[in-house]
Amino acid sequence: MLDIKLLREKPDFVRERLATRNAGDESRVSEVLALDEQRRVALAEVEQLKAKRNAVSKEIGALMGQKKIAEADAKKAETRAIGDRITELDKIVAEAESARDTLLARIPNLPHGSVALGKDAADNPEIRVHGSRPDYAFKPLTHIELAEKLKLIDFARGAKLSGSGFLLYTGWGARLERALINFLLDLHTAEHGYREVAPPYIIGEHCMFGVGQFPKFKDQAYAVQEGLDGSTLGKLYLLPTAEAPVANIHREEILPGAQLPVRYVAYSPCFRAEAGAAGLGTRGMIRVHQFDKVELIKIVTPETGYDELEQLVTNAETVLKRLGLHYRVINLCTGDMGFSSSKTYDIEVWAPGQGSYLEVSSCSNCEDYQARRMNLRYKTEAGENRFPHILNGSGTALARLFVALVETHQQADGSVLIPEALRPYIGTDRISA
RNA sequence: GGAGGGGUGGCAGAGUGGUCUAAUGCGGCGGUCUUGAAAACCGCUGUGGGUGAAAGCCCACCGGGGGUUCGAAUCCCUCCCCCUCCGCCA
Repeated sequence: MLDIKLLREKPDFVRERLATRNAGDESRVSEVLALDEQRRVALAEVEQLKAKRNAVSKEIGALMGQKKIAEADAKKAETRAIGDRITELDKIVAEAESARDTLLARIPNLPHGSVALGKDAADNPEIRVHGSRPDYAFKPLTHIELAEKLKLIDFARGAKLSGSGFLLYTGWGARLERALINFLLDLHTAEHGYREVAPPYIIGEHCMFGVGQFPKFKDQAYAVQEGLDGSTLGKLYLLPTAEAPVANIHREEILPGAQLPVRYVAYSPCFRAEAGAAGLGTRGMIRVHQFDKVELIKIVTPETGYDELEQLVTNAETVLKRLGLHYRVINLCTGDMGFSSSKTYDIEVWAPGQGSYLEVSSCSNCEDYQARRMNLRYKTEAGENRFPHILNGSGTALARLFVALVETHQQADGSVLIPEALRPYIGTDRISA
């Protein structure tokens, strides 16, 4: 949520920044300000009336105490009209405020000044590249072929259980998935200073609102209800990312400034309806309804927000380096950025069998946009309450990491060599048929 | 699923229609005293909003929302959450 005060004070700046997203949201600024003005006009009047009513009520109390009933009754009659007007104005204020906030909740965050201007993914600048595309003396297989030959994933039976877009990991495949999760959690807790948390996988609507998933992307979530009781529908959702519960851990709190920075790492499965998404229904692991992810979340002071973002990306990159994978880091341009983000780096890992890069991590600084939505603040040394910056990043997403790993480390004989760092976790140096 | 109890400031805890401007205690901050500290004493100590250059003034908030009333922490309705016991259950 943007700061209403920023809209009042610098509407042109807000319009200019929103316009860089190419989504047309800048036209909403005037609507929001009109409602805000309506609210304040009515509020000024109603508060004045309330002050008067409070004074008169106190007088009535005093008169009652002195048994001057007739005088008290006269005052009561006089005040009744004020009460009616207050009821009216209260309603106007509440409606204007609700309309204003509904609009405001649908306006995305402002891109940071350092973000490249651009229209879509084609305009995303490449920041750096690690390694290079490996050469193979043979034609590299796709992860689908490898997964079937090595019996890592049973695509047909996964679909039999839950439909297209759901995976059944089997044997070494299941073991590899579990090894990756443990490797990532250990890496980020032991070497990068994150605190491990394990959140609920079913979360309240307010968590989804807090991180900016709702109201705009409601159609992308799986809603759950209790049994067949439709009245419970709309309260709880399957998490689309651990960001949703973990970023909300401290919602509606005022953290002592000394407690920052807070750094959390969490493993969770992620559930996405992917309604209308390209690539859905394509065989394989690239786009599925359920995948595992290890997520990194930071709550930090605004002064350190962007340094922390750089560190966060580095932390995610370490995963790929340790696994011997070639990747590149790109910076999402203004037109390609997510709703809540001010600045986002994506990490794309090379998948030889696909012959393309796969997005395995998205690291964002949402500045105070989410903190404001969830009313999370921290107290400065001066005793002032401020909204912290909230950052999130995948560290990393698994199904695609799995793809890159098996495709990259496949051997001429059809086996997959396990990178050194992962061997203690999986308990083998090679997966063969 | 059934029965019962509860939700008040950082914490504990009073308050059941009118100086509640929420008692009191603890904790915290500042001060007096002291060589220093403790004790004692004094003062301050929540959140958001409106207005204003500022100081200030005003409004709202006792789990959320709504209602009754001139006036609600207090009465009524409704929802949420927590606790205890019973049943079922990994």
